[in-house]
Amino acid sequence: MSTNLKLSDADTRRASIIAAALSVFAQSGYGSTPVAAVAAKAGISQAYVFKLYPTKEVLFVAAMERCYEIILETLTAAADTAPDGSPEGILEAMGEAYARLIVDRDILMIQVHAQSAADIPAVKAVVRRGLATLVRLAKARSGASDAAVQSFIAFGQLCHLIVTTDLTELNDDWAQTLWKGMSHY
Amino acid sequence: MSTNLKLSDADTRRASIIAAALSVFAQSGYGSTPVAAVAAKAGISQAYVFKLYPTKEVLFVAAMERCYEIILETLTAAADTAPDGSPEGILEAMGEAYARLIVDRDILMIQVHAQSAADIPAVKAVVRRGLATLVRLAKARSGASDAAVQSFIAFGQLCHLIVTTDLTELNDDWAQTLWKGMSHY
DNA sequence: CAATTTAGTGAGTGATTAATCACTCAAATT
DNA sequence: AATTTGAGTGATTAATCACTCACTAAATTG
Repeated sequence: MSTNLKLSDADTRRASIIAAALSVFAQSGYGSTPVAAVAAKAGISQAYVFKLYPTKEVLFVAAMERCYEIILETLTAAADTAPDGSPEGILEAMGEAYARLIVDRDILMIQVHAQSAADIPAVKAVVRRGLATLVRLAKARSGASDAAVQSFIAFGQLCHLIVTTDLTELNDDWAQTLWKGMSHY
Repeated sequence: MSTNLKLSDADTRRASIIAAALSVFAQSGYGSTPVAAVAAKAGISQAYVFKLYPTKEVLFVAAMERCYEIILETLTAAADTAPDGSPEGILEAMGEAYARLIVDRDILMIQVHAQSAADIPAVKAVVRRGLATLVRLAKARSGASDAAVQSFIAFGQLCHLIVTTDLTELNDDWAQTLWKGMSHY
């Protein structure tokens, strides 16, 4: 076909493939997104996606890993820049950083879809690992109590529910009940 | 084929189909479970499933609706039989009832998969409706504050995460952090 | 009993999709 | 200049899957 002016090496391609995978899987989940959609988004052939990632499962897991990587980086940075040094203050700063992170939805939706695909052992394993790192980070950097960290995660999950169902569009009282106080999301 | 001794009428069939759908969709989610699997579980032909439920989407939504129906029944009953009449006591009783309900996982997993499939408008609508009824019930029957009800839902979501990743199998400290105090689950 | 309605299926069909293969082309190496 | 290597694709394959249709057996009705 037409001459390709700029060739990327495999590692650059890998990066653009998982960027595409992150966004495409976030939209339709594991079972409902064809690998062809990832290839199209990345602007390369499906065949080459399969050359760099041998199965759809491997590709999805790679996207998940990138997702947790981003979350961890963001929360680590937030913990460092927390104005208030108190445990609750640091946890609060992490929560706000997470809120800002998930405005684009992809990071959030990948987690939702991963939970749904957790019957695949590799997926379950990565969710567990991501969660482990996240909990340990929150605990170590904030010094907050177990109960506070548990609550931190619980409200993160509530946030996922709110976003997937677009509850913020609704003015009903019940929706406000779930939404209230999570204003930064 | 062989003579069928006992024929059920359509409504009975419908009931057994959604019972099968509930269990099969709970295992592999919307995108990854073929309708043939539902038919097999119900012990009837795929063609007849499609006669009673015109599309896979309609079938899934029907299973979701049954799921919320069961949750609502259970929580309503729990609110009635709460020993302590205080708002927190009633909410606690509802939480425990929910915990007992989801030991079989199907009710829980359908919700997780529904959240993942919420880009389908009908699915999103039913999740919203189920959530609305649940929040209103919790509020009306317990009389608890908005914050308490919000927390009730948030910890329900945390519970979903714990179950999908089988965190109870793990003895690690971080897993205990998430798990602690939710002992009835 | 004849006619009609209801429950139910076997055998497809067309579309989609995960994965493979046989290639091409350009750049680096010898 | 000849050879190897690495990036990349078009075409295909084998399987799966949502959905349809022509049909039969049984129950119901008149």
